[in-house]
Amino acid sequence: MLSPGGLILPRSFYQRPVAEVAADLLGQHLHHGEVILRISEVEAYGGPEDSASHCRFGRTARNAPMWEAGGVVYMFLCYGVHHLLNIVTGPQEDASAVLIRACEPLAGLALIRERRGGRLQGPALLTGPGKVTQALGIDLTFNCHPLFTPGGLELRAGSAPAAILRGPRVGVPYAQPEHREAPLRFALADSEWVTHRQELG
DNA sequence: AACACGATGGACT
DNA sequence: GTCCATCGTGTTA
Repeated sequence: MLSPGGLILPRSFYQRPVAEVAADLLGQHLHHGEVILRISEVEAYGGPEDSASHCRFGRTARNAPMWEAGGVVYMFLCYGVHHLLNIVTGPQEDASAVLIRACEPLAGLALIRERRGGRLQGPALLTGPGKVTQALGIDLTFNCHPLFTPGGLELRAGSAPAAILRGPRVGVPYAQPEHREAPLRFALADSEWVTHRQELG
């Protein structure tokens, strides 16, 4: 099989407003080697006035990938410990990206468990942005990696979700109230593989 | 050169 | 619920 799973998503998929892409990322499949994950929870960041975004103080060396045209990866190291995966959206110069917060495992479960420490099972394996990148086996070296071309990390068409939940983003106490409370977190309504379920409506 | 600070996760009371 | 590991980055000097 030349293209296992769904078709690879074209670059145009990403060249839209970040909240729109975020919702449409739910149910799509991340492929890396033998591991395949179905995206179950995301958050939208960016736009000109988002005080929760890494780009709130303008362009820097770290956030440069967020200013690229949509379809590439923006990785960053959180707390010196966890690598977090973002998918850049919109046209070039539009600093926006979607944080991948949780996934469901579709393939490569044995490798995922091994990478996650060997003893865990169930949602504890993949409910959290740092857990997703550990399961995929990716780190800062994937910064700017294109998702719309075959090879390495890829995003492929999955199955459309039956229903979606929205709620405030997690872990952004430093943002202004209107940005803290904005319903920019999206999750599969029928999935157990979601963090902080109680905060979602 | 020095320093403060995280878009977290796991262990523990 | 609490505690805290750990390091790249941005800011300040």
